[in-house]
Amino acid sequence: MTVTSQQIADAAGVSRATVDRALKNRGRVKPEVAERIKQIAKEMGYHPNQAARSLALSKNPIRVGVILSSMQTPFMDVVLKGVRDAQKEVEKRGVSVEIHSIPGKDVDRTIELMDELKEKKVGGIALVPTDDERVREKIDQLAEEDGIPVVTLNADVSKSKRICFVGQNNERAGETAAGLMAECLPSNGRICVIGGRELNPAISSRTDGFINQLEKIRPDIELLKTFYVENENDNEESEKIALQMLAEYLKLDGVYVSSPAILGVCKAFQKKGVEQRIKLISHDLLKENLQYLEDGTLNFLIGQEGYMQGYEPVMVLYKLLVEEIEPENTYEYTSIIIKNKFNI
Amino acid sequence: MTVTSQQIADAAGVSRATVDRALKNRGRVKPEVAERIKQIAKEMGYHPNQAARSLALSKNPIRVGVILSSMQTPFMDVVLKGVRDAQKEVEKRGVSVEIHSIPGKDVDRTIELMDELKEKKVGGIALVPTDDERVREKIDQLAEEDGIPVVTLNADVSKSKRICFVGQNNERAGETAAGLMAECLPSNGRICVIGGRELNPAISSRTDGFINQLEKIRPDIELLKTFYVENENDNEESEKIALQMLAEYLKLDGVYVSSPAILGVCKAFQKKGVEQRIKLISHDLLKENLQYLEDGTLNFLIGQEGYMQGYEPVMVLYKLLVEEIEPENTYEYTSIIIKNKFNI
DNA sequence: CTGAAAGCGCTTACAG
DNA sequence: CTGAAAGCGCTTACAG
Repeated sequence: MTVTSQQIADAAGVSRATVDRALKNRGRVKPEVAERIKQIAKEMGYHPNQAARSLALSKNPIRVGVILSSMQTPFMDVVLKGVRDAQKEVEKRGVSVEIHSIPGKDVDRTIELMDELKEKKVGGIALVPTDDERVREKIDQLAEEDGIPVVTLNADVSKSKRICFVGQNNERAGETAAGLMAECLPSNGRICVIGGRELNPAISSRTDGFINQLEKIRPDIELLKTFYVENENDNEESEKIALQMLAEYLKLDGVYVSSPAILGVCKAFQKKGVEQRIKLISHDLLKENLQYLEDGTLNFLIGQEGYMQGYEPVMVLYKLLVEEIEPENTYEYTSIIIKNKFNI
Repeated sequence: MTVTSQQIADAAGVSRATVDRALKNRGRVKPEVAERIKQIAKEMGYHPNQAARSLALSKNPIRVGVILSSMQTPFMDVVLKGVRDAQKEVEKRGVSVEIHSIPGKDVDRTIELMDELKEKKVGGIALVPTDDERVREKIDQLAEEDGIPVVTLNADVSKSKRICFVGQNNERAGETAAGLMAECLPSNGRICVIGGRELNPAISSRTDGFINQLEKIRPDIELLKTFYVENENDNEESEKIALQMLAEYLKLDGVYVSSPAILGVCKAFQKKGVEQRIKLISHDLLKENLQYLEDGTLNFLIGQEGYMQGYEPVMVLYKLLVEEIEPENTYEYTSIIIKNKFNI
């Protein structure tokens, strides 16, 4: 039999209300009594029944706000799916989730939505942020003045007071790609890299992680050129760049694509019939990408668990707000998934 | 606002008790009325509040039994951790979990424990089974006569009426290893395989998957020999075998170890100083194994999510017994995780 | 076949 | 500083 708050109350010779106040440090209990109650609870191994707690809490329902940006990219669809599933999960327990999405990045709109959610008295916010000074300030303001915890997901806001970040360690993901490339290439192999815009922090972390690590573990390999794109999600552009690359460098052994526009590169490889000869490694386990893994054009894909990036932040807030369990780490890195054609 | 059973009752002009009976098909409701109630519930989008349900159910607490065999192997410790965490999770919601462990495989003891749990009126059982006719019969008997659902984990019982299996697709895991080996090896490379006992079904599935797939995708590669061991968990034996192998085959390019005794092989590689030259791929993300991945002796490790194999079955039973949600698939294969030294 | 009522373990105004 | 009591949404004997 698991122990209840009534049992604690009986043992301490007080009422359940007092036990609750003592255990939750809500004040209005004589300090000695509070101490004794805590002691007894500990000894008896008391863990509040979450079902009962949820039910009681549902009188003043807790709400959680989610703000997703860069919508309408295939990757964000996966994140959204994770958010939706978490929403179902917590709504069964009486917590409601309100989802807002912003097409592209938009600092003004982000801040506007954060203010709206604050007015609506949400208990916490999960957010795909832009790494911007004003967003940082707003997060800190919510955290400090309004006591509204913010979880960043997919991208982080450096030095902000967000309670935790859920997403990939991009540099590490690039290093993982380097480790795979290192196993694939013959000695003195030659490679190229196709990156994103030079300024995109997530993608350039991948690129840097890849280049630096490969240099370290396989100094014999020659990096011929790193290409940058204008629009990271434009597969027509990436195809053009890849075709140009293949024309220019005839003796390529491997290509690493850190940009999301991998589909264009795959098409270029197939057009030129080099998919068997040149090792190709990239990111994101999207359906169309997986087809190229299946058919052998891509040798490896690295996944970042987009689903978890949506699911976890909502659950982190649920645990914090309902079960009063703080997240264990301020960084919750999602696993770096390696896929070849057999473990899809 | 989420809709409650009272709202359904009001809309249908009946009491909550009747709504409950109708929705749960418990009978004792006039069929027409039941039909109408279901209709209304659907229209209004009714989803029972799980917190309230759990709380009400806690009057007659649901209990779940877990039977783990092959205990005292490092892998099973990970599984046990998963079970324990799931136990904490569901006990917070009023379901108790009773864990039994069997050292090694022991059909008699397994069946004895299953009977004990049945006497104790558990709501469901999660089980690491031996693939044995008598275990199969007992599972079927529990399922059919006693209405006690059984989830198999880690190993399956072929053709039994277990409600679902949580574990790895071993053949697929072997194929994944083959895919990795294929990327690593030069043309006309030479390899050996170190397997388990010839009769162990899980390990020979891995071995077969590896050998067959490698033959298919890299017919140029020569498989010199497959070694079998007496005791799969004995690292001294595997070290001896590996040393013998290295003495016999001087021009090896790769070794695949499907047996759990990978540590002995790593030691042999280091003794002979071949860890840089010969690609080595094996299974299971145990702490000691990961050290050899870190230091480069192992090129890849393939994980089978032991933690999930413990966690999921308990949750599957919780969902089934409390939330009345059937598992979606009868096979819940855990992900085949590929690790190199950078995504540990 | 149907409903009124008690109870699950917590939280939270409210009264003192 | 403390307690009695209502209420969260469900399930389940029990009475009819």
